[in-house]
Amino acid sequence: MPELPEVETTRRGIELYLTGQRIREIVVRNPRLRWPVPESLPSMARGRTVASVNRRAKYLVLDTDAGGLLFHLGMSGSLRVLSKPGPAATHDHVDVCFDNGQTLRLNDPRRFGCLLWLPHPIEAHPLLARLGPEPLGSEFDGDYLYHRSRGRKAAIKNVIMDGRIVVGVGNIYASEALFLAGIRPGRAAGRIARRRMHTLAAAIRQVLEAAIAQGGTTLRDFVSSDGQPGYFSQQLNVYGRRGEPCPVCRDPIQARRLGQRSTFFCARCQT
DNA sequence: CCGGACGCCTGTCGGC
DNA sequence: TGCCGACAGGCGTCCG
Repeated sequence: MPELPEVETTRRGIELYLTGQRIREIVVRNPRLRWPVPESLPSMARGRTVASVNRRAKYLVLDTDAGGLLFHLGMSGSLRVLSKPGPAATHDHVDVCFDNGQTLRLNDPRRFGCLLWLPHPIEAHPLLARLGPEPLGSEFDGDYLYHRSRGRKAAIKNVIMDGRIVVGVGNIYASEALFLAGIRPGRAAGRIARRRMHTLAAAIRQVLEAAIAQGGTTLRDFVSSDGQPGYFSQQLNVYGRRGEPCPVCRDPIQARRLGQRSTFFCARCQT
Protein backbone atom coordinates (compact mmCIF):
# COMPACT_ATOMS: atom_id res chain seq x y z
CA MET A 1 0.00 0.00 0.00
CA PRO A 2 1.97 2.86 1.25
CA GLU A 3 4.52 4.48 -0.98
CA LEU A 4 6.77 7.25 0.25
CA PRO A 5 4.04 9.93 0.30
CA GLU A 6 1.78 7.74 2.42
CA VAL A 7 4.58 6.99 4.85
CA GLU A 8 5.55 10.65 5.04
CA THR A 9 1.91 11.60 5.56
CA THR A 10 1.76 9.09 8.39
CA ARG A 11 4.99 10.43 9.89
CA ARG A 12 3.71 13.98 9.88
CA GLY A 13 0.42 12.84 11.32
CA ILE A 14 1.92 11.07 14.32
CA GLU A 15 5.02 13.09 15.18
CA LEU A 16 3.25 15.92 17.01
CA TYR A 17 1.45 13.40 19.19
CA LEU A 18 4.42 11.18 19.97
CA THR A 19 7.48 13.42 20.26
CA GLY A 20 8.51 13.72 23.90
CA GLN A 21 6.15 10.96 25.03
CA ARG A 22 7.34 8.10 27.22
CA ILE A 23 6.56 4.52 26.23
CA ARG A 24 4.63 2.82 29.02
CA GLU A 25 4.27 -0.57 27.39
CA ILE A 26 4.04 -2.34 24.05
CA VAL A 27 1.35 -4.94 23.48
CA VAL A 28 2.11 -7.43 20.73
CA ARG A 29 -1.02 -9.40 19.87
CA ASN A 30 0.44 -11.04 16.79
CA PRO A 31 4.22 -11.07 16.31
CA ARG A 32 4.06 -12.82 12.94
CA LEU A 33 4.84 -9.96 10.58
CA ARG A 34 7.32 -10.12 7.70
CA TRP A 35 9.93 -10.70 10.37
CA PRO A 36 8.71 -11.77 13.78
CA VAL A 37 8.44 -8.93 16.28
CA PRO A 38 11.27 -9.80 18.69
CA GLU A 39 10.10 -11.07 22.06
CA SER A 40 12.51 -8.68 23.70
CA LEU A 41 11.17 -5.61 21.90
CA PRO A 42 8.64 -4.51 24.53
CA SER A 43 11.22 -4.65 27.31
CA MET A 44 13.81 -2.82 25.21
CA ALA A 45 11.43 0.02 24.45
CA ARG A 46 9.60 0.31 27.76
CA GLY A 47 10.36 3.50 29.65
CA ARG A 48 12.06 5.14 26.68
CA THR A 49 11.05 8.61 25.53
CA VAL A 50 10.46 9.35 21.85
CA ALA A 51 12.99 11.97 20.82
CA SER A 52 11.93 12.21 17.18
CA VAL A 53 9.81 10.53 14.52
CA ASN A 54 11.80 9.98 11.35
CA ARG A 55 11.39 8.44 7.94
CA ARG A 56 14.07 6.68 5.89
CA ALA A 57 12.82 5.32 2.58
CA LYS A 58 9.47 3.76 3.53
CA TYR A 59 10.59 2.97 7.07
CA LEU A 60 9.36 4.96 10.06
CA VAL A 61 11.60 5.24 13.09
CA LEU A 62 10.52 6.32 16.56
CA ASP A 63 13.92 7.30 17.87
CA THR A 64 14.80 7.28 21.56
CA ASP A 65 17.99 7.85 23.52
CA ALA A 66 18.62 4.12 23.61
CA GLY A 67 17.61 2.91 20.15
CA GLY A 68 14.68 3.12 17.78
CA LEU A 69 11.44 1.41 16.93
CA LEU A 70 11.53 0.65 13.21
CA PHE A 71 8.21 0.23 11.43
CA HIS A 72 7.52 -0.79 7.87
CA LEU A 73 3.93 -0.76 6.60
CA GLY A 74 4.42 -3.27 3.78
CA MET A 75 1.53 -3.35 1.33
CA SER A 76 -1.37 -2.95 3.69
CA GLY A 77 -0.16 -1.48 6.97
CA SER A 78 -1.34 1.67 8.70
CA LEU A 79 -0.59 3.46 11.97
CA ARG A 80 -3.06 5.49 13.95
CA VAL A 81 -2.76 7.46 17.15
CA LEU A 82 -5.70 6.84 19.45
CA SER A 83 -6.36 9.03 22.47
CA LYS A 84 -8.99 6.65 23.80
CA PRO A 85 -8.13 3.26 22.32
CA GLY A 86 -11.11 1.00 21.88
CA PRO A 87 -10.86 -2.77 21.73
CA ALA A 88 -8.42 -4.04 19.13
CA ALA A 89 -9.97 -4.99 15.81
CA THR A 90 -8.90 -7.64 13.34
CA HIS A 91 -5.31 -7.14 12.20
CA ASP A 92 -4.52 -4.68 14.98
CA HIS A 93 -1.26 -6.48 15.71
CA VAL A 94 0.62 -4.07 17.98
CA ASP A 95 -0.14 -1.22 20.39
CA VAL A 96 2.55 1.17 21.60
CA CYS A 97 1.05 2.72 24.73
CA PHE A 98 2.33 6.00 26.16
CA ASP A 99 2.28 7.43 29.68
CA ASN A 100 -0.18 10.15 28.62
CA GLY A 101 -2.81 7.57 27.61
CA GLN A 102 -2.27 7.72 23.85
CA THR A 103 -1.79 4.56 21.86
CA LEU A 104 -0.04 4.08 18.53
CA ARG A 105 -1.81 1.15 16.88
CA LEU A 106 -0.42 -0.89 13.99
CA ASN A 107 -2.93 -2.54 11.68
CA ASP A 108 -1.67 -4.70 8.81
CA PRO A 109 -3.96 -7.26 7.15
CA ARG A 110 -1.35 -8.80 4.88
CA ARG A 111 1.42 -8.68 7.48
CA PHE A 112 4.14 -7.69 5.00
CA GLY A 113 5.16 -4.95 7.39
CA CYS A 114 7.54 -5.21 10.32
CA LEU A 115 8.38 -3.83 13.73
CA LEU A 116 11.92 -4.14 15.03
CA TRP A 117 14.02 -2.61 17.79
CA LEU A 118 17.23 -1.13 16.40
CA PRO A 119 20.24 -0.13 18.48
CA HIS A 120 22.14 2.98 17.47
CA PRO A 121 23.34 3.80 14.97
CA ILE A 122 20.04 3.07 13.25
CA GLU A 123 21.48 3.47 9.73
CA ALA A 124 23.92 0.63 10.33
CA HIS A 125 21.14 -1.95 10.44
CA PRO A 126 21.31 -4.30 7.42
CA LEU A 127 17.83 -3.26 6.27
CA LEU A 128 18.94 0.37 6.00
CA ALA A 129 22.65 0.16 5.29
CA ARG A 130 22.47 -0.38 1.54
CA LEU A 131 19.65 1.98 0.68
CA GLY A 132 20.11 4.60 -2.00
CA PRO A 133 19.50 8.32 -1.53
CA GLU A 134 16.17 9.92 -0.73
CA PRO A 135 14.43 11.11 -3.90
CA LEU A 136 13.63 14.46 -2.27
CA GLY A 137 17.16 14.97 -0.98
CA SER A 138 20.02 16.84 -2.59
CA GLU A 139 21.99 13.70 -3.52
CA PHE A 140 19.37 12.61 -6.03
CA ASP A 141 19.32 14.32 -9.40
CA GLY A 142 19.55 13.63 -13.12
CA ASP A 143 23.32 13.26 -13.14
CA TYR A 144 23.15 10.69 -10.34
CA LEU A 145 20.44 8.72 -12.13
CA TYR A 146 22.37 8.89 -15.38
CA HIS A 147 25.58 7.58 -13.83
CA ARG A 148 23.87 4.80 -11.91
CA SER A 149 22.11 3.66 -15.08
CA ARG A 150 25.13 3.36 -17.38
CA GLY A 151 25.58 -0.16 -18.65
CA ARG A 152 22.28 -1.35 -17.28
CA LYS A 153 19.92 -3.22 -19.54
CA ALA A 154 17.07 -3.33 -17.04
CA ALA A 155 13.89 -1.41 -17.74
CA ILE A 156 14.04 2.13 -16.40
CA LYS A 157 10.93 1.50 -14.33
CA ASN A 158 12.65 -1.35 -12.52
CA VAL A 159 15.72 0.80 -11.96
CA ILE A 160 13.87 3.69 -10.33
CA MET A 161 12.02 1.18 -8.14
CA ASP A 162 15.31 -0.37 -6.99
CA GLY A 163 15.91 0.85 -3.44
CA ARG A 164 19.67 0.60 -3.88
CA ILE A 165 19.43 3.25 -6.61
CA VAL A 166 16.83 5.53 -5.06
CA VAL A 167 14.37 4.81 -2.28
CA GLY A 168 10.67 5.45 -1.99
CA VAL A 169 9.54 5.17 -5.62
CA GLY A 170 6.82 2.53 -5.62
CA ASN A 171 4.70 1.06 -8.33
CA ILE A 172 2.17 3.87 -8.64
CA TYR A 173 4.59 6.77 -8.70
CA ALA A 174 7.03 4.97 -10.98
CA SER A 175 4.37 4.84 -13.71
CA GLU A 176 3.29 8.40 -12.97
CA ALA A 177 6.80 9.85 -13.03
CA LEU A 178 7.66 8.09 -16.31
CA PHE A 179 4.49 9.50 -17.84
CA LEU A 180 5.38 13.02 -16.76
CA ALA A 181 8.90 12.53 -18.16
CA GLY A 182 7.65 11.08 -21.45
CA ILE A 183 9.76 7.92 -21.08
CA ARG A 184 8.56 4.37 -21.83
CA PRO A 185 8.71 2.22 -18.69
CA GLY A 186 10.33 -0.67 -20.56
CA ARG A 187 13.17 1.34 -22.07
CA ALA A 188 16.64 0.08 -21.16
CA ALA A 189 17.95 2.39 -18.44
CA GLY A 190 21.47 2.43 -19.87
CA ARG A 191 20.26 3.85 -23.17
CA ILE A 192 18.53 6.94 -21.83
CA ALA A 193 20.27 10.25 -22.44
CA ARG A 194 21.52 12.41 -19.61
CA ARG A 195 19.09 15.19 -20.48
CA ARG A 196 16.10 12.86 -20.22
CA MET A 197 17.38 11.59 -16.86
CA HIS A 198 17.23 15.16 -15.59
CA THR A 199 13.62 15.33 -16.73
CA LEU A 200 12.91 12.03 -15.02
CA ALA A 201 14.54 12.98 -11.73
CA ALA A 202 12.53 16.19 -11.70
CA ALA A 203 9.34 14.24 -12.49
CA ILE A 204 9.95 11.82 -9.61
CA ARG A 205 10.45 14.74 -7.26
CA GLN A 206 7.39 16.53 -8.59
CA VAL A 207 5.01 13.58 -8.34
CA LEU A 208 6.14 12.65 -4.83
CA GLU A 209 5.92 16.23 -3.57
CA ALA A 210 2.48 16.67 -5.09
CA ALA A 211 1.29 13.42 -3.51
CA ILE A 212 2.62 14.42 -0.10
CA ALA A 213 0.89 17.78 -0.41
CA GLN A 214 -2.37 15.92 -1.07
CA GLY A 215 -1.95 13.53 1.86
CA GLY A 216 -0.99 10.51 -0.20
CA THR A 217 -2.88 8.35 -2.66
CA THR A 218 -5.89 6.33 -1.68
CA LEU A 219 -6.45 3.05 -3.42
CA ARG A 220 -8.53 0.53 -1.58
CA ASP A 221 -7.70 0.92 2.09
CA PHE A 222 -5.11 3.59 2.81
CA VAL A 223 -5.95 5.90 5.68
CA SER A 224 -3.46 8.29 7.20
CA SER A 225 -2.84 8.44 10.90
CA ASP A 226 -5.90 10.57 11.60
CA GLY A 227 -8.12 8.24 9.61
CA GLN A 228 -8.59 10.59 6.66
CA PRO A 229 -8.05 9.23 3.16
CA GLY A 230 -5.55 10.87 0.83
CA TYR A 231 -6.72 12.70 -2.25
CA PHE A 232 -3.92 12.19 -4.73
CA SER A 233 -5.66 9.31 -6.52
CA GLN A 234 -7.80 11.89 -8.29
CA GLN A 235 -4.63 13.21 -9.91
CA LEU A 236 -3.21 9.98 -11.27
CA ASN A 237 -2.63 10.32 -15.01
CA VAL A 238 -2.05 6.70 -16.00
CA TYR A 239 -1.95 4.34 -13.00
CA GLY A 240 -4.96 2.02 -13.04
CA ARG A 241 -6.34 3.68 -16.17
CA ARG A 242 -5.87 1.02 -18.82
CA GLY A 243 -8.03 1.82 -21.84
CA GLU A 244 -8.90 5.30 -20.64
CA PRO A 245 -7.84 8.22 -22.84
CA CYS A 246 -4.42 9.72 -22.18
CA PRO A 247 -4.99 13.11 -20.57
CA VAL A 248 -2.60 14.65 -23.11
CA CYS A 249 -3.27 12.97 -26.48
CA ARG A 250 -6.45 10.92 -25.82
CA ASP A 251 -4.88 7.68 -27.05
CA PRO A 252 -5.88 4.75 -24.81
CA ILE A 253 -3.58 4.07 -21.86
CA GLN A 254 -1.65 0.81 -22.20
CA ALA A 255 -1.02 -1.76 -19.48
CA ARG A 256 1.95 -4.13 -19.30
CA ARG A 257 3.58 -6.44 -16.82
CA LEU A 258 7.09 -5.31 -15.94
CA GLY A 259 9.04 -7.04 -13.21
CA GLN A 260 5.81 -8.76 -12.16
CA ARG A 261 4.18 -5.40 -11.52
CA SER A 262 1.35 -3.69 -13.36
CA THR A 263 2.66 -0.85 -15.45
CA PHE A 264 0.70 1.88 -17.21
CA PHE A 265 1.81 4.27 -19.93
CA CYS A 266 0.80 6.15 -23.06
CA ALA A 267 2.41 4.67 -26.15
CA ARG A 268 2.20 7.95 -28.02
CA CYS A 269 3.41 10.39 -25.33
CA GLN A 270 6.10 8.14 -23.90
CA THR A 271 9.10 7.15 -25.99
C1' DC B 1 27.44 -7.50 -10.21
C1' DC B 2 23.04 -8.06 -12.91
C1' DG B 3 18.36 -9.44 -14.05
C1' DG B 4 14.45 -12.07 -13.24
C1' DA B 5 11.40 -14.97 -10.43
C1' DC B 6 9.48 -16.22 -6.02
C1' DG B 7 7.26 -15.98 -1.72
C1' DC B 8 5.30 -14.00 2.25
C1' DC B 9 -0.27 -12.90 3.64
C1' DT B 10 -5.29 -11.43 3.46
C1' DG B 11 -8.88 -9.23 0.99
C1' DT B 12 -11.38 -7.95 -3.07
C1' DC B 13 -13.07 -8.17 -7.53
C1' DG B 14 -14.47 -10.00 -12.03
C1' DG B 15 -15.99 -13.84 -14.60
C1' DC B 16 -18.50 -17.94 -14.98
C1' DT C 1 -25.73 -16.65 -5.27
C1' DG C 2 -21.25 -19.02 -4.89
C1' DC C 3 -16.84 -20.38 -6.17
C1' DC C 4 -12.15 -19.69 -8.13
C1' DG C 5 -8.44 -17.46 -10.00
C1' DA C 6 -6.12 -13.17 -10.63
C1' DC C 7 -4.43 -9.39 -8.59
C1' DA C 8 -3.16 -5.70 -5.01
C1' DG C 9 0.54 0.08 -3.03
C1' DG C 10 6.79 -3.99 -0.92
C1' DC C 11 10.89 -6.05 -0.87
C1' DG C 12 14.40 -9.54 0.78
C1' DT C 13 16.23 -13.60 -1.12
C1' DC C 14 17.57 -16.95 -4.30
C1' DC C 15 19.12 -18.67 -8.74
C1' DG C 16 21.41 -18.61 -13.19
